[in-house]
Formats: sequence, C-alpha cells, structure tokens
Amino acid sequence: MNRKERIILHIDVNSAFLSFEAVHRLQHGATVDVRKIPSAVAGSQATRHGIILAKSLPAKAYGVKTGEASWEAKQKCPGIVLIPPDYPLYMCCHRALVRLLKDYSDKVQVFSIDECFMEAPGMLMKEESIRFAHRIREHVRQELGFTVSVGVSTNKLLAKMGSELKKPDAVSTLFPPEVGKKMWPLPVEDLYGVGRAAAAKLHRYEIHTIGDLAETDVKLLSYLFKSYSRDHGQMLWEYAHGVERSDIMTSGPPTKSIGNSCTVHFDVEDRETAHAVLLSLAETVGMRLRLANLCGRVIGVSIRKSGDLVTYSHQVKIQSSIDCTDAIYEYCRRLFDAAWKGEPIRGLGVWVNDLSSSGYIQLSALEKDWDEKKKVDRTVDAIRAKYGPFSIVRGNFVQSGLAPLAGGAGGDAGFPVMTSIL
DNA sequence: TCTGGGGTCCTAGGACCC
DNA sequence: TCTGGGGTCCTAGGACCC
Repeated sequence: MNRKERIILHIDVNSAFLSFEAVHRLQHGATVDVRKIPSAVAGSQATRHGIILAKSLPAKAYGVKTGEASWEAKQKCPGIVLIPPDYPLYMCCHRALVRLLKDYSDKVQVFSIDECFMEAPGMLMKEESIRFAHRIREHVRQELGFTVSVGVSTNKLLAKMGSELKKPDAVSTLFPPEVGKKMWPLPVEDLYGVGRAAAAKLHRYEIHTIGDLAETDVKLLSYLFKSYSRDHGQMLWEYAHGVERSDIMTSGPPTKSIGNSCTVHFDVEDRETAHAVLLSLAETVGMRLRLANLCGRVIGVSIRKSGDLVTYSHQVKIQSSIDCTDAIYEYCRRLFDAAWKGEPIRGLGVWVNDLSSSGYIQLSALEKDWDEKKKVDRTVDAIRAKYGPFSIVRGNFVQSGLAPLAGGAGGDAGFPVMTSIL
C-alpha cells in the first residue's frame, strides 16, 4: 500500500469496565491500581448476578474469562479482587472517549460502550495513518487515563479485527495485503460473525482457521448457513477475505425495540411475585419509551427457567401503540399468565417492539383509553427526573424484597449492535 | 450459596385471504 | 368435494454482537 487511501480506525478500550474503575479509584486517592493485580468487575453472587464483566491482565493470566461465573473465577484465582459494577461511571468514561475522538474526525461511529469506529479525515498514506492512530492512542491515555488498542485498515471489519491483534495500549494495522499473514492463521471463531454455533459447524467440516474458511467453496458456506440468513455464508466468506463495504454511521439506526430483563434474587414460584417483577420491569421500559418519545405495538414477556436456564417467551400485537406503564404491565400480566407453565423462575423480561414516534398514536375504539394513566406517568417521570429514580415508588414494592425499578444498566443503556453489516 | 443484560436480524411455520 | 398456489401477517425461537 503506497498510495493515499481512506483510513478506518477501530478503537477498543482495554478491559473497559476494569480500566474505568482503576482510573476512577486512582483519581479518588486509591494507592493500588486494580489493573495491576488479579481483579475483575463482577455482579454480586448474593443476588445471582455473579458473572465476570471485565478482568485485569493478571486475572487473565490465571485463566479468568469474561462471562464466566464469579465462583469459577475464584476457584482459578483465589485472591481475585471483585469489584461491583458502576454503570453510570462507565457511561461517563464512554462519553469522554467519544468527545475526544470527535475532536479528530466528524466521522465517529459509536459501536458499543467501549468501542468506536472512526474515519481519518482526508486520504492518508500508510505511515501517516499509523502516526494518526498513535496520536489518538497517546492522547486517550494522557487525558483519560485508560489505554486503548487501535486497529488501522481500509474498512471496518479489518480495523476491528486489527485492534484485537495487540493489547493493551497498542496500534496494529491489518491492511488488505496483510490479511493472509495476520488474519488467516487465527482460529475461525475469532472472525467477527462466527459465534459458537457457526464455529461448531465449521469445525465439523474441518474448517479451523480463518484461512481455511477463506479457501472454502462459497457455495458450501451458503448451503451450511442458509438457515441463518440467505447471505450469511457468503458474508462469512467475504469477511474471511477481508471484504466489507459499510460506511461509518455517525448516527445510530432508529431504535427497534426497548426491553428490560432481570434475574430475581430468589426463584419465583408464585404468580403474584412474578406479576410484581413484571410491574417493576414495565416501569423501566415505560420510562425509557417515554424518554425516547416512542410507543410500541408489540408487547412481550420472557421467562427464564430456574433449572436449565432456558428462556421462553410470549408476545402479542395490539391495535394501538402504547407507552403507558400500566398498559404495558397489564398486557405483560396476561401474557405471563397464558405462557407460564408453573416451573420455578430465575428471571423475567419485558419488551416493547414495533416502535413508532409517540406523536402518531392512534387509539383504537376497541382498546382502553389510558389518558388518565398517562398523566400519572408524566408526573412520576418528572419527579424521578428531578429527585432521582427512587424518589417515588409504588406501594407494592415497599418491604417486598423486590426492586421497584428493575433492569440492568438503566436509562443510558442500549447500543445498537449490527450483526450482518458492521 | 449455581451463568447478566442490552440489543439486531433472520427464518420457520401456522393462520388466513384471494 | 377435493385440490393448488401466491401472498401477507403473526408468533416463537435461534444466532449473533458487546
């Protein structure tokens, strides 16, 4: 590559949640940098949220993996320091990173809480693009205190694969001519778009590396993955060759769905308790809908069984779009009653789909008029906005042992994640 | 004192209509 | 009375991502 090209960078925060914690703690007088000891950000085991969300490099050396149960991590690494997650702090760090990147380019695409794509302004030579990436890497470390890995290439897929090549605090190129040398030796499951199911299938056909995948007849791949989507096999083959054509999207696609789910601290075995959990979930889902000025026509609940952790769901499409907490709750209660088979429940979820802007609500004559309830919603939203989310809660939850507002990361959560097109 | 929570996209298969 | 085909809408669930 010896001419000017359009350059795409992928910026990936190293051990994001753990790094954010480390920086925050150091800023507040901590003497230990948790990045330098075996540590991890993990939910509480007591409330059955005990999985590893991010780990330090020393913890990784003990074999601790993201997504595994905390007790497993403790077995592998008895001295591990576990830190409870603080999502508002992580959102703060995320916003600071995005602000910094936007000083370098108008074309920044937020991909998740710890990943961004960006297009370098103008066309650059290879050496210039590497210098550009280092400038950003250095600036982030100096100003924000955490490190990033930067992948440099000419499309988003290769930039993303590139940022994986070296961590932490590193810049790696993965230009198309380097694909054979740097990407093909990697295990096929490292390729973006190859998950557990696809990897198992590929291994059965003796396709073990990305290079193997690249050499496979695209017709065979189309056949193997036809149940995923019409073009999934073709897409994987193109990815294996480093081909990907999507643009940097500076504004996310419109929201398609808003939902919240939660693992309950104990097994739910009766309808009344399940209803209470659904109400607390409907509260957060309703608030998020109203905040986004959205209404939805498809209401759904999901039920996660305690024994095998398998989830099943039930949904309904209604005549008019709603955003009212009580309306959502009422549909969810009916859905739950119709779907629940009576087994112990580990967790419940509520979601609303088929969204439209709340300006266009058409109230069907067949359905309830929720006007009065909507006024209550607005009042409650306003009080919570001013005095905090728990300033006003429903009487049902007092002393119930249940959270009045359920759901994970809260109002700021929800990053669009693209599957077929980066 | 046993594994979270937020999304997107896609297909299969049934119901229903012409 | 039996049979075919095309199309749309809807729900359940799988696969993927971070």
